Amino acid sequence: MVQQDPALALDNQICFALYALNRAVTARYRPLLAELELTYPQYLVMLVLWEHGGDGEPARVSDVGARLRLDSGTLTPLLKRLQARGLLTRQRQANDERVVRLVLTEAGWQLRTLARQVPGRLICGLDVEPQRLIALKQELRSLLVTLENSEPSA
Amino acid sequence: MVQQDPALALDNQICFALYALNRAVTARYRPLLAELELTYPQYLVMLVLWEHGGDGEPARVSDVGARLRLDSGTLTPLLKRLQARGLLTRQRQANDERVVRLVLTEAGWQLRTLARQVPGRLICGLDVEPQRLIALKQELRSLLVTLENSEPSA
DNA sequence: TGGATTCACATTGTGCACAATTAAATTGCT
DNA sequence: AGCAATTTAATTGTGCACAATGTGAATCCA
Repeated sequence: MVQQDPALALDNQICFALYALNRAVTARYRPLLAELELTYPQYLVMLVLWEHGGDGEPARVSDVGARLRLDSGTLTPLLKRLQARGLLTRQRQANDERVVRLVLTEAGWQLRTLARQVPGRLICGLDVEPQRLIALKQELRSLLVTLENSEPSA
Repeated sequence: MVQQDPALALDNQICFALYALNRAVTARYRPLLAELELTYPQYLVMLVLWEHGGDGEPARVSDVGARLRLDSGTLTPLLKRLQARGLLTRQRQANDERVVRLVLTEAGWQLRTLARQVPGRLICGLDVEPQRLIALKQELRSLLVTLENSEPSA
């Protein structure tokens, strides 16, 4: 039981802290999102589509993928499930049959009203200084940028 | 494209920063762990088993689960894959047939030698102040504790 | 002691993630 | 014009996560 190598101690791995907290936070979202009948990744996709708006050109699958860092292998079936629920339509672009445009339906937009309550309710149940969360978010985002802009060397 | 509700803006969600960074970090580990023919969750399980040591009683499935916050639905197939690779054995405890004890094989222990290089190589390729990572890790761990000790209220 | 409860793990089913491949359409180049 | 290269999604296959349920074993306890 004596750990001989601090470098391999689980509690010393940042990656594990990140992994465990991410799952714990997702678990917090789950009951809230269940009221919207959304999974957590589905919720993120809806955030992107709501943010993209209904005025300009509809978002493409690759737009959503670029925003969330997810590929079509993940998004295609997820989007089909959202479509099956009537939250959006997937239509091939006329002048370029390769691209699929994602258009929110009325139901998709209406879900936004319910979703508005989610962030607040989550923070409430958390009982943590908002400042602390904002600082953490900034740090996480900063590290993400660093990681994405550097080669995955050695 | 104009975001009308800051509360729903993707970039304001801590959860997304956490989710995206976690996947980016896991992606960094992937090529390193591929040399050991381990996935990231498999690597975490091996860390637990190495840490548990070979002197006392072998770890139970539930011990690993408690440490990693994973249930048997995730661990059972994962452990069977590690067993199929010859890294460990799974044996029912004689005096309590409910319990499965996990014993590392010689190959399982030898893999530890290779694994020792992983954390260092990852940090190296990261090019971030170690202090910053340690501080972040502490913050993540602290929040995990807070989350686990509070009710998942509304 | 016997019956209900709890415990430890396994199984089943759904939904991500991601690598690798495929396929169709567009663009670039000469 | 015509062919290669690129772009955009979809498909296939593997491996987590996790809810729900099942199964057998141990425990509680009236």
